[in-house]
Parts: sequence; C-alpha cells; structure tokens
Amino acid sequence: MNKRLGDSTPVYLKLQTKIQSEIENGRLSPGDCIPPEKELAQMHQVSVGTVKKAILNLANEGYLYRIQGKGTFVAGTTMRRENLRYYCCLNAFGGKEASLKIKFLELKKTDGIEQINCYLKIRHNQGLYELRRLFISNKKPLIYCVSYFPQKLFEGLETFQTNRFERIPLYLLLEKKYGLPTTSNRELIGTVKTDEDCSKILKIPQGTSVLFIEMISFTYRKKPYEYRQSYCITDTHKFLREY
Amino acid sequence: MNKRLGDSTPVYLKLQTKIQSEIENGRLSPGDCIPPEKELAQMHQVSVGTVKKAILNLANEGYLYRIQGKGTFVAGTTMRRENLRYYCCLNAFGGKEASLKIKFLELKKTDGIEQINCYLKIRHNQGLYELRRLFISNKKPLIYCVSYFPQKLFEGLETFQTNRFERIPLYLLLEKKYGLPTTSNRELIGTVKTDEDCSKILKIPQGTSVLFIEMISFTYRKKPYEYRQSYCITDTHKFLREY
DNA sequence: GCTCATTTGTTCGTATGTATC
DNA sequence: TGATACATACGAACAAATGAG
Repeated sequence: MNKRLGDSTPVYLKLQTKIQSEIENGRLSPGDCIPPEKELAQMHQVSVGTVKKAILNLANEGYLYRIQGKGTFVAGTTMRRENLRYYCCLNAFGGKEASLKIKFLELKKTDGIEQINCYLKIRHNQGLYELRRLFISNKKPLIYCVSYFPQKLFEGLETFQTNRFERIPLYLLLEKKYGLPTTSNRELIGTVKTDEDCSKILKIPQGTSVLFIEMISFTYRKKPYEYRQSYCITDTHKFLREY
Repeated sequence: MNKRLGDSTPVYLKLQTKIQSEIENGRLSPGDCIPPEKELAQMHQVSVGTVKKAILNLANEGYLYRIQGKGTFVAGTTMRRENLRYYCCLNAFGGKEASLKIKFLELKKTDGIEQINCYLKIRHNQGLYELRRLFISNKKPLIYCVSYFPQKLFEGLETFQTNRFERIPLYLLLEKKYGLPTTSNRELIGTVKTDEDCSKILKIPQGTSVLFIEMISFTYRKKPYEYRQSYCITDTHKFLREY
C-alpha cells in the first residue's frame, strides 16, 4: 500500500475504504471473519496501529464488530442497529407496547410501477415483488402494509414458505437469504382516507382517516431495496420514532 | 490518575468519563475550548496517546469537535447533528420541500400539568411555560404546535422578544441562552380529530382528522426538556423522518 | 506574504494485559 | 496450558492546519 505518495489520503483511510468496499460488494458477508490485525498489517506493509485505526473506524460505523480473543467480523443489521423496529406501537410515552402478530396476505410478482421503480432507482421495465401483510394486536387489525422489492435483487423470493414471513421481521429474512443488511430508512408520514380494499382488510368503515406511512429502506451504498406503504389505525396505539 | 490499580476501568475511559461529566454538568458549555492534548496528558500523568483516545471517543459521540491547528471544543446541537429538523415537509420522496414561516402565537406561564410534568420528569407542583406557534407554508397554515418547558430550567424565557421565536429554531434559541443542546427526540405519531381551538387556528373544519405528533426532546443525561404536541395538515406535504 | 509557535492528525514501534478456544 | 487475537498504554517523529507577529 503506497504511503501517501502524490495523493494525500491517509494510509488508514485507504485500508478502511478498501475493507468497506469488500463488505459493500458482497465479497465479505455478514458473519464473515476478517484476517487478524497482524496479518493485515503484513499484507499491506503498514503498522498494526494503522490497521487498528481503520478497523475501529469501521466498527464505529457499524460495518464490523470485534470480540476480544476471537476476531473481527462483518456486522449484519442486528449488530449495526440494536433496536430496528419499524412498528413499535405504544398507547402513551412510558406506556405499554402492543404485541404484534404478523399475518401473511399475499406475495406476487408484478410489472414495474413507474413511481415505485423510480423510488427504488431501477428501470421502468424491471419487475417487482408485491408483498401484503397485516399486523394484528389483540385480534384487532392495526397495520396493513404493502411492500415492493426489485425482482432482480431478490430472485426466488416467491419460493419461501409463507409462514416464514410471519415468524421473523422481513428485514432479517432478506438479510439472511440475500446478505443485504438495512442501513437506514426514510419515511414520509401523513394521513389518508381508506379505500375499499384497505378498509375491508382493516375492518373499518371506508373513508376513515388513518395514519399513512411511506417508507424506503436502504442497504449499503444508500441503495434502496424496499418501498412500503403502511395504513395504521392509531385509536389505541401510536407509533414510536426516535432520532 | 490511578492507572488501573484495583479497579479495572481503563485509564482513557476514566478521563473520557471525567470530561463528559464536565460537559454534562455545565462546567463546560458548547463552544468552550478544552486544554490541548499535551497539557491534559501532563495534568493527568498519562501519555498523549491515551488522552487522544479519550478525546476522539467523545468527538465520535458528538460531545466534542476538533479543528486541526486550533483546538478541541465542546459541541452544541448543530455540531452534534448536522440535520436536526423537526419539521421537514415534502410533497413526495425526492419532491420539493415546503418553506415554513413561523408565527408566534403566545407564551405564558402555567401551573404544572400532571401528565406533562410526568413526561418532563419534574414534580407535580412545578410550573411550566406554554408556547404556542403556527407554521405557515405559502400563506396556508400547516402545523399548529404547543410546547411545554419546565419553568425552573428556562427562567426568564418570557422576557424574550417574541419575534426571536420566529427567526431561529426553538432548540437553537434555548441552547444559546441556556447552554442545553438537543441530544435526541422521541415521538409518538397518530391521528386526531381537531377540536374547536385547533381547527380555528389551522382554518379547517372542526373534527377534521389531522396528523398528531407528540414529542419529547432530551438533552444531556437523557434529561427531557420539552414536551410538544403538533397538529399537522398533510394534504399537500408529508413529514420526513430518517433513522 | 512569510515565519514561527501551537495544536491536531498520521504513522510507526513496542510492551503488556485480557479474553477465547 | 498455550496459542491466538484484540485491548490498553507508552512514546517518538513528522505532517498539516491555524493564527499571531
């Protein structure tokens, strides 16, 4: 590794960027172990301290985690973000959280949808998966959500047993199978009057105002991988957000 | 500074905790400069590397920021969080942001309110400030918000010229005057039908469903310093949240 | 515009402690 | 128990930015 000849980016930063790229490119996947400090130092002809700095930075940013005596590993979503919960429903601050059951409704392939493909940064002609789910608390429907994914990114999704969608959070399912952790989410929050389909599923009168959340989830390199619409009943429980 | 005799917490961590305490206790305020590495090293009889580690950790956590050649300084909210925007209103992802004008409505002292004092972690008998504001976009009211603060924490708030509340974000005003930066926010999001007061101010029919956001803002040591209720019209613009 | 003292940033190397298997 | 790997701590040298004179 060239030590600041001509270009002025520090050595540790070059190494750091290199490792980060390998993670983002999928050459290293969540759970993988990277070579020990000493070895990396020899490989790149730099000191151990420099390697340590690069690795600690990546660990701070959530790309890696380290265990003393064991090694350094590539982090997944759970490691990066202790508490990723899209739907945490409370009746009040400090109040009780609703325990949500997931009900799988449907998963199907669809053609591209212009607006959504645009959000997902894929071409108009690329197909999508559409996943519809219902979240139920105390036998009462609370959230109806429709997710869209690029077919190209998640090939074979339709072969999953449907009950797997009801057992673990979607983002964990996708990370496990496709190696894509969630790095950030962006939401637009508003209200909307339910249409026929939605009001039937939520068992409320058509035209009722409900909370409407559009979300885009991102993975490495700020790449969007899911667009989701959620219709939420907030009579008894409200949605927690922290930032 | 005792170097790991008996107790096992590392030296750098003790120093780090010490500096953090001084910031959180207000002995150091946003903008203040701390002694240079060499001096701190001598003061505590440790090596420069150890001081560096303590300071870099605090810088990563947002307590400090450093400028090469100048020194190390205590960070305020703007330094800690580039983009703290409670109200960022977009018509769609990638769409245009509404430019909001703030209209000051009222600031008054009130008695404690049980539920709110509880959120703010102060005793029932402690008084509050109540601040009411209206956010306007394109001459149309978008957000009506009512904030509550502990009187004890913000003594003299009522002596501010009211137009100062219309010029800069509230959190900056409070930080500047009282030295309390915002470290995190917690929100509960739902919908509510407007009452008479609210519908008059927002110029919409009474009983219209609007987005309703309750928020608690925290400063150092996770201390709550504001409780806020926002009533938001989301016909044209929705609320952005990232996490 | 230049120089110099100060301060942080980068890099090296070494020694020792501690957790894991 | 020993080998491995990360964590802590020290110290030294030089680079790069800042601000004062």
